Amino acid sequence: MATIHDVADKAGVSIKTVSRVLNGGTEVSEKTRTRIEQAMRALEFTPSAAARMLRGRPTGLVAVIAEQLTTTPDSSEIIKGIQNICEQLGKVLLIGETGGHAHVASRLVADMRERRVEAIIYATPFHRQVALEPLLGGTPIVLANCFETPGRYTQVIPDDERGGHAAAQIVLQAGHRQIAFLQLIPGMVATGLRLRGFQRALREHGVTPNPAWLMHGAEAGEANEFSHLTEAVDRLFAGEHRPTAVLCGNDKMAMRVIFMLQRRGLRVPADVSVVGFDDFRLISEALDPGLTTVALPYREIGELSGRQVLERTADPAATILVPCVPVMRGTVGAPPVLAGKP
Amino acid sequence: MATIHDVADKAGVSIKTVSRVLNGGTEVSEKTRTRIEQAMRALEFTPSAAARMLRGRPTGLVAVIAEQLTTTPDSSEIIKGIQNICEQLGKVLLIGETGGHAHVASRLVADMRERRVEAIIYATPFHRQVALEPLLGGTPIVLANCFETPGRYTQVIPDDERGGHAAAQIVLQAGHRQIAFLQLIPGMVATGLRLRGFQRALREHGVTPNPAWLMHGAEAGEANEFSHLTEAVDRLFAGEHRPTAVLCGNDKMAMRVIFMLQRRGLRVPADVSVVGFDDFRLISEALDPGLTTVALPYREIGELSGRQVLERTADPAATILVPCVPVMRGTVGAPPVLAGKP
DNA sequence: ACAAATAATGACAACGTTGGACATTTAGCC
DNA sequence: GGCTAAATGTCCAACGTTGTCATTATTTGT
Repeated sequence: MATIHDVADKAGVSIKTVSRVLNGGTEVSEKTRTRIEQAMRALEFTPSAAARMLRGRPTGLVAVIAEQLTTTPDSSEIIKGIQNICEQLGKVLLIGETGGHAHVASRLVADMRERRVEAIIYATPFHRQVALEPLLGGTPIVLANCFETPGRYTQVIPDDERGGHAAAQIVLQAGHRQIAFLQLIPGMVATGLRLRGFQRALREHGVTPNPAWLMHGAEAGEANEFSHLTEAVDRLFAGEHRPTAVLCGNDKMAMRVIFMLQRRGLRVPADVSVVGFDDFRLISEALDPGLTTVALPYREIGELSGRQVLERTADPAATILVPCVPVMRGTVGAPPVLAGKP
Repeated sequence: MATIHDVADKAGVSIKTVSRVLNGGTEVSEKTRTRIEQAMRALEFTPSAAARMLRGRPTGLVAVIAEQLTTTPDSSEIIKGIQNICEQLGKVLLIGETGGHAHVASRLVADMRERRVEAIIYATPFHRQVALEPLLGGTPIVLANCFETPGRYTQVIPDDERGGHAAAQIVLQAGHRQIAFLQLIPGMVATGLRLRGFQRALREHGVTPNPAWLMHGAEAGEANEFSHLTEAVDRLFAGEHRPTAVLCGNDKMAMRVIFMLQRRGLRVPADVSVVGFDDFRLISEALDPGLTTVALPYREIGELSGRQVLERTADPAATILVPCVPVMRGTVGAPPVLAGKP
């Protein structure tokens, strides 16, 4: 690999002059500059980032340490958001995947620090608490889509409470009072927060939630992922007293629920309104009518994380809540006139 | 940032010994080693990758230059595949996104070469031809999901011809003879190849394709993306002579088609069989019955690209076709007994 | 034409690490 | 106490680049 010395030799100048062409570019005569540039092309010279780094230049590197590089759009969208910011600021992304193993995470962090990245963003595929063993060293860190003990790191997470509130709000404002909520699996951070938001919205509208209509889904990928859901819908629509709106923990569940309803001869949204969560376009836009849902702001989480860690504007231990915005499509309508009320 | 000198001072040894601990690790007594390791921790010492690189060590860096970091699983899956291999081989991924601009691509390539990446993988979100301006320099390059003029680069692409063949084969073997093919938009590489495979399969079974049943879809995201499809299905099922099986250019189209069929009172697969393409799990597994489809092997494309470029086993200008494998779920059945035959 | 001022270029150390070729110290053993 | 082997130290060079300062070439003013 050609070095600055080779170029200098070839162009018949000193290495310093080549260096000047490479950098400031000032104070070099037109004549020698072109001669040097020719030599560089001829030798396919590419300056060594390592040598520059050694001289103390910033590396222009940003690390993303993801727990999973998943198929579902979440992590990918976070990374896309980070990439957008990096592109703007001329940084390059370094990616590592932990697979959820703490020791892989520390190995990766160590590696990234050796490479002198300017910032590290730790991203999880879903909103959850993490316990990062104190990651030694001064590299700025931001948590994306996850959080630690408050006050330790800057963290950017979705506002699931308001997301739950928004989902409920959509159907409440359409006039629904008989509202079922097929939640995500118990124990997830999002599950609890959204439930709180849901309950708050109902309270604000003077509606008492029916505890029998608060159900939980099963883990994605589990054998009973869908059978569980089938049972839930069966129970929901078995008796006389039925909900007129069903809120779902994610778009996949919503899609599945819509199928089940249609199979029972119920029309969406004429007979039952359905709301998803996530806004996975692949689903929400492809359904007919399009799925009304609440968007999880993964892209924004990525962008904000990038901004936070690179521009270092705010409090270095702030928790930033990114709003989950409702996306109105076609699966919510007014409740059927004669239904629901006992 | 602490250097090896600081550590040596703190531990009361020479830098050479510290270096020995850092590398070979041999020939250092247990006592001094622990003393040095303590000092390193105390000082939060992290060796400078730059200095090591400068000494000629390989960087352990692999570049992925993607045209788009998309929401749909394709690019993400390719990257995931590459990451898997990198993980295995102890490499770290550097990611750049061109947005489809040639000048951004060359800027990125230059940047990656400055950083002395060991390999570059150029990935596109769909199977297509690319025209890379001769990317100077000896860094090994592999094209993932795209191809150049043959003989220039190693390239790893899906075998869309056999994918089309496989899709047709699924319904042919189930006994169908009246087969419609709702293709992707014209002009795409995949469109032409799959059509060829489709025709080959029909020929092998002695079936003459009905030209009126070979239709094209519209660009994703276009306003008429779905209306176009609606018209196609309308035309397909308007007359007496109807197909008993519909092959679709992707899972999204297939999902949409299934809705339309159900709305017409046609049951899938009892009345009409439907086959998708892509195997986007988010769709294919969430439908009920699950979507029978042909998987686009993005993960494998990523893994093979990584292997190719890092292990350098094969011909450095080979074109590697990755098979598209059929995934049998529930949307294909035997053709209805009294249908189809005129 | 000659000094003075300015523009262009060059010499050399430094960045943090590793490697080589030794010299020196320490510990282990009879 | 002398011998060997293991552990550690010294010193210097090298990797490719840039910053500091010195030097040379060119232009300008008179």
